[in-house]
Amino acid sequence: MSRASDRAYAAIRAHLLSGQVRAGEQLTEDQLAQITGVSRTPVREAVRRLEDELLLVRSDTKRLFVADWSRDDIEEMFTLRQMLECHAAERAARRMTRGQVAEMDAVNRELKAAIEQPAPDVARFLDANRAFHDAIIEAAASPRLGQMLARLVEAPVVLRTARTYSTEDLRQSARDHDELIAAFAARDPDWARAVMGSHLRRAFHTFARTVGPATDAEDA
Amino acid sequence: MSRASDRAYAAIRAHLLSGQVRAGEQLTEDQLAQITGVSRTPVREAVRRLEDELLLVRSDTKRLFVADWSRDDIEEMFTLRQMLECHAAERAARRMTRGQVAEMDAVNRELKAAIEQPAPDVARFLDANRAFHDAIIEAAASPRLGQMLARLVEAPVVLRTARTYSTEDLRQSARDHDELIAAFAARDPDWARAVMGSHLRRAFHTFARTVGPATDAEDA
DNA sequence: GCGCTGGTTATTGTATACAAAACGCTCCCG
DNA sequence: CGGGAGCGTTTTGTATACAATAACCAGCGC
Repeated sequence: MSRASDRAYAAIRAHLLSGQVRAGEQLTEDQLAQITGVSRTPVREAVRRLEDELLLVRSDTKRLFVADWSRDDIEEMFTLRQMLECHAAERAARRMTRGQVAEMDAVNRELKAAIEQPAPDVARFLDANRAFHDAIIEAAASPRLGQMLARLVEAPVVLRTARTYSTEDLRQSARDHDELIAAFAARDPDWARAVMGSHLRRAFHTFARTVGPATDAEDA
Repeated sequence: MSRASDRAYAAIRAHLLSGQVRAGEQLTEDQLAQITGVSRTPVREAVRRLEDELLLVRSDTKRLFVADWSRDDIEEMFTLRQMLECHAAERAARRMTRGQVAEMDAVNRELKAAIEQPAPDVARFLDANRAFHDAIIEAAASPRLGQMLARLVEAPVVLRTARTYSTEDLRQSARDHDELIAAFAARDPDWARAVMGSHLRRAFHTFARTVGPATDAEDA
């Protein structure tokens, strides 16, 4: 990819994740150009990507702000993600080779290793977790599905960095992954879909605990 | 929206739909700038949007080409659209007001009027059809869902313009819409989902007839 | 005091010139 | 005759200057 716009993308993203900016705060392209050290042209390119991932939003008059998700927004994203990633798990179960299954097992061992330490290494866990889910999407062999999921998964990452995880939450994730691997090895699409569904729905509720209750009666 | 980049977007899109360009053909930003009458900067903005909608693609070395979909690509898009739009129909059924239902009925009457003529007015039909589906997405009140669907729906439009529709196909669509309206009026999410599912799946098969058989055994 | 109106500043949008990278061609060597 | 290196051309990427538009603020009329 292009040099400057990628650096700008990474730098702005890091800036957003660093917590130095508040949700809803206005940003200007000039500011970001200074921060990233490139001109406004590649910044605008990077900003477009970040808008796409919903990390930034524009007002009706094109002014730029840090995205601010409501509880309902987050639920919406989890729901969509669940729908798409269950589909991905189903397709993956039909297509995954033995080699791919073995690789996923290796990734999950790394994930467990990140947990089972005096203090679980959350960053390392999240990396392995992402690799695990990426492998499923890869095996699902549906480029547009992957593209859509990438967008949905990206956004909540910002919020996650602030969150504290209990060791038990992490262990439950690892167990879910083990069961997914078993479903893939058995080539059982229904099983894979079901496990993925509960895995993600639980993740939402774990997540929601830190955000607060729903604003209103909500449907699936 | 911005002036020049929007004009560029519309002009390029029209150019693609006009059939003057072959799938797989290379385009350059300069060409498009000449065609659209604006400079490369807004053209690049427009091209990004069209890439997003999968009407244009870039090679690994950033050269720009007219997208060329395989039969499997199209099936993938229809499958994803079905998944998302069934979900939208379900949500819409829970939320839609009487006024919105009445409006959808009006849209569908317009759609029928476009069909019941000596020669059905396909362009008018497609406009009404789009308005109908947009209304459902609107009623579903899920911005990200709408965003994702917009992208999926956009791409096949190119192919559709070339297609010939039988009057019976069009009438069946109108009947499906009537049943969807009934499901919304009854506030029955399951009914709405089911009708939408068959509506879109049939649309795929109608569509696929003109493209040819599947390349391989394929799953849902 | 309130709201409008004019002008001033801040911010985004566009054009253009230049830099970097990729392509294709030719020519040379085996 | 085939293949690869070098070089000119094409194409994309970036910087910068300028234009257009939106926000802000002050001052005026009511």
